[in-house]
Amino acid sequence: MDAEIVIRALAALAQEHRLAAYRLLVQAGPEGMAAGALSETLGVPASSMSFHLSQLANARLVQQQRQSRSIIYSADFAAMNALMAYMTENCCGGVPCTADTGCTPAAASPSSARKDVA
Amino acid sequence: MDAEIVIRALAALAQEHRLAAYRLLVQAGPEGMAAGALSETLGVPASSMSFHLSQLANARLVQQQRQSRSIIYSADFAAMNALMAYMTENCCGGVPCTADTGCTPAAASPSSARKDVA
DNA sequence: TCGATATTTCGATATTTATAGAATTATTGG
DNA sequence: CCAATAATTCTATAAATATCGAAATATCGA
Repeated sequence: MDAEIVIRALAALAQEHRLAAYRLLVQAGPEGMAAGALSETLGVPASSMSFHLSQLANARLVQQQRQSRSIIYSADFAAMNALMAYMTENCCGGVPCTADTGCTPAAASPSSARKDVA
Repeated sequence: MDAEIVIRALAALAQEHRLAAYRLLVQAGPEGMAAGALSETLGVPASSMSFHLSQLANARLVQQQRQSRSIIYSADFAAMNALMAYMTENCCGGVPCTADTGCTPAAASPSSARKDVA
């Protein structure tokens, strides 16, 4: 994964409606959701939703697949995992990440509070 | 972590220079790097770098701390972990995530062996 | 206090992005 | 083929963001 696609993915997620849509798709799992269902659930006009979905697709975060008249979108989990890996790559310069540094990807629970770092 | 701060964090990372700066800070570990060092390493004017660093700080992705004339920035790993957790929350609607669905958050661990994580 | 260093704030400009109605394209059922 | 449905592309406008030089703000050493 190169910087360019990573930036596109992050930019795609950095928007209220797209983040919400992406999360709905994550929760929907492999079955995905139709564009219209997303549009209606989120209260976003169809043309706007389409614009947002194309950003997500362009960033490879979601896949699309026609099913009759609908177009079903689904989250690409591999892309998300690659994104996370990219951002924490070579964490702490190779020094083993201890709980002390806090640099333990995915080890910390979301709310672990760590205040002062030397 | 609420949607608002998540979007700010994603937007902060969705920019060439800021993503590069953040990655340098991740690699630098708890010791961090001075604003000037980041500016010079990335070939970005000081005023621009300052603008970008304030975006990262505003999103709580980095911390800053004055050390004599320099201001040392360092990555906040807890914030990054929270970010990832938010995006994969309630993945597949609670159905156990198998390798088949690909929906296994944090399956890729950058540099350290993962002990058993719940 | 003065001069040098490190960084941030200001200001003006250029670029990118979001929005949503209208028109267009694709698919299905009768 | 036609009407209905589902989605996308087009178009215009509004809003947010990036850029970087110049000026301002801290801090230090002599």
